[in-house]
Amino acid sequence: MAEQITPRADDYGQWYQDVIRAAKLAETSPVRGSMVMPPNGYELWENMRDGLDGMFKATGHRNAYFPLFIPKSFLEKEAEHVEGFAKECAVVTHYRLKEEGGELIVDPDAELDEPLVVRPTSETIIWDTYSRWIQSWRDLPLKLNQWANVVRWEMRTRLFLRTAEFLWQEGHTAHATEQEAVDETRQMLDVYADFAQDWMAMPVIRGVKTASERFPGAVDTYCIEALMQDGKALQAGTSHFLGQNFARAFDCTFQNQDNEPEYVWATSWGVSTRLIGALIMTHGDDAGVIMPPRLAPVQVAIVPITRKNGDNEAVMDAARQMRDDLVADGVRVVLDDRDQYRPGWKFAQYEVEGVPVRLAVGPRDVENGTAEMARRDSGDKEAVSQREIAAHVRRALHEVQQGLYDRALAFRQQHTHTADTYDAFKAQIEEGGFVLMHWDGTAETEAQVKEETKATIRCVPFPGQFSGVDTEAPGTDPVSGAPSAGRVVFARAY
RNA sequence: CGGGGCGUAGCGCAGCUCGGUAGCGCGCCUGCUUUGGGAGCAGGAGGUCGUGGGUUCGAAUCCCGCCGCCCCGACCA
Repeated sequence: MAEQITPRADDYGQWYQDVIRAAKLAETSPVRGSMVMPPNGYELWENMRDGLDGMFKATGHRNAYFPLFIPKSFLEKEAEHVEGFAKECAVVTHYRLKEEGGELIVDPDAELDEPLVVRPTSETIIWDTYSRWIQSWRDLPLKLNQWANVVRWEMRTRLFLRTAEFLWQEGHTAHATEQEAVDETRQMLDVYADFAQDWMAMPVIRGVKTASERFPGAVDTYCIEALMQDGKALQAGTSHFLGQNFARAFDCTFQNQDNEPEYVWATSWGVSTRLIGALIMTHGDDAGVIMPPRLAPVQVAIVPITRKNGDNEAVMDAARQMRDDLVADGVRVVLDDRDQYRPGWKFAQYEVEGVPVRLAVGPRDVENGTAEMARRDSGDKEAVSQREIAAHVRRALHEVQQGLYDRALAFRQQHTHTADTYDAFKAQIEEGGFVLMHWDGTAETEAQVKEETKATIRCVPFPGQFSGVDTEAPGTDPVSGAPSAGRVVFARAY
């Protein structure tokens, strides 16, 4: 029997888990909060990684690798950074096990002189390194990225959205001037926003975090925020302007052109496997996940329909010819010739896994020189010519990519509202979605709203992102009655 | 850390109240018939019932301890 997927309307959280399991994107593992990623999930991540990596390189970054283990003392050097991460660090204190009474125990004689922290993020080890690499203004800018795993011992975990170990990239750059570092921070935020929109087909809001939501150790944290189908917001990527905080903590200076020592200006930015969770909750439906074609591990599945007494060779020949044509055209395609599953089973399974375009070819099609092409997003089917299959598939993939984006954008627009009174705000927050409301800029008001409504300020948005709403226009904070410089984006968030 | 739930075959579960030597569905293996939307029949393999102790002639079942996982909150990407 089929994998059961709970309808979204019944229980969105359960739907999310069901979809991940049924589409074989991830599984829980024996260790709390850590996940196994089967090929369906990992290939999706690989495609995200490749897309982003190309964009990083196009903006002048190079990849490097820094160690998993960080001396505990490094984490003590930046006060806010310690404060932010100390509570969720995995720590290695020993380097050997031994057998005692038939079981393995930690050898008490093998204690490390200094405990090692499993990186929750790599600012400290990287800035320790940078302090040795950077001597002169000629060494700047230094723009590196690393693809890595990090560990944060979270209290409560959720597949992809918050796992104890996750895969991510972290960019770390060093600059001679404040302006250059700020420009870098903003540029990388734009890279993330472009990636979300052009690759993931996921519209995002760009903005800056309030002080209370800022990255530990950052001067400013910029972010992209997406809206999930259940009306909750998800922080999908962050780009931090770190000022000279880490340079000071790790004594990283350079000599400027006037032969004077100066502290280096820094940025860091990252996105993680959380993006997979964002993708699932942006596009999925009650039948399963829907992969945006640009990222889909399998873009096209070809299902041959054979018959006991039919001319199966002709069907298979047609299927193989289409596969070859599509491969030649650079399409990621599988020809599913497994005979232990019937066509209906395969149709259902590819829908669960979110393959954007499906082709079916049977005896009738062979006669007509056609194939049945079905779109995952709309369910639309049409008969297309086998001979021009590559062109038809290209068009369909493009339409699915665009269709997913349009649908997600329309959803976000329908679930974005303004509120001018606190009561209206509370009602709107209960409905879900983004709520644009004036804010007096104080942490007190922000905390009060969070306490009373569970909504947080997702960001202070950049101008011009909401049609018909000028978020820059001054007004009055309806919560405190104090003057406000503009509207900010509130939502309940993951 | 608070609240709730659950550990029995690969997966999902029943059996436990009322102790008597373990069962169902899916999956898996073999064969035959099937194949244009999650096939049918027949046969078959597979389990120290999370773990340690206790009660008992006898424990998946009763009692005590421990471990783990999931969900909801607080905290966080």
